[in-house]
Amino acid sequence: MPELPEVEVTRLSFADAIAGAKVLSVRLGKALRWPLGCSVAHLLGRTVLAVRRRGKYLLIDLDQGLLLVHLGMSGRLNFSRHPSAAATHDHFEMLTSRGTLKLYDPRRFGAVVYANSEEDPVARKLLGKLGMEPLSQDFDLKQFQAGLKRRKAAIKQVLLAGDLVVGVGNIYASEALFLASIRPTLSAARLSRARSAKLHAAIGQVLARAVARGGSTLRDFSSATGENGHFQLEAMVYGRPAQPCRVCGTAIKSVRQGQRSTFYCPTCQKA
DNA sequence: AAAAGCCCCTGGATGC
DNA sequence: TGCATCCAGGGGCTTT
Repeated sequence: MPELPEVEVTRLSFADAIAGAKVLSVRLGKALRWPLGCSVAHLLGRTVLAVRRRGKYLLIDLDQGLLLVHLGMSGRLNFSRHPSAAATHDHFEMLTSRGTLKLYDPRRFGAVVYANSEEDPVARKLLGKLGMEPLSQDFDLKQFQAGLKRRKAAIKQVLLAGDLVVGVGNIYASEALFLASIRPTLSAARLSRARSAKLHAAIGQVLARAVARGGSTLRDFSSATGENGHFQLEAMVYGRPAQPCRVCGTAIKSVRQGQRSTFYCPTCQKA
């Protein structure tokens, strides 16, 4: 479900409200992708300092250690003073002095992992190979171009891989490539300087726009306060196979790349 | 080093 | 109505 915009929207929706909260109790449901990595007792009495984001991970800083939260494909966080009773797929529930944080995740590809610090091997394994943050100053054009030059794989898959730039998932990869008029199947290394610069800009543009629109709610995404996103209404190609391109009217094509669907306009994205 | 495939898991949509 | 099949916002791990 969640790409950078959905994760960031989630973060923004509860970061201030949970800051300063004391952890009162923690309940675990069925196993998520990885074990929590510490005892529940270790979390009790901790204070939540802040909530940050790195790629598609949320980092919940505690006065001692931090929790790495990933939403996987179907995860949603909810933070509420008066939470409803635990639902079938609530697999992590943390009661605090400011409210209850729940991770609802039917497919259980998500995770909540404790680490002593970001330098902890547990954290390094998950965060260590992540690429540049596309919405920060750190998203350097030269580095982006140099990274593309050494990859012969299809540009769409290089974007998804996350080791060059983070946070771009299946929706926004297709959307950014449309904005930049680049065919998703083109080898990354074959992009000209001008076109990779255009893509660099398009990535920042589409992600920022999606955050502003509250993310994309395709079936069930909502922020930690239950708000739906609206970016899906302005998607140019994602999820629109055989429908007319909003620019030129050509039927949008759908292809398979690395067992994921890719959408593009064969006219606007000639190569 | 980079690329391609394989999984993990549940549920909704579609087709017979 | 029932059942089989396919598909879904991710990404770590293993194999080429």
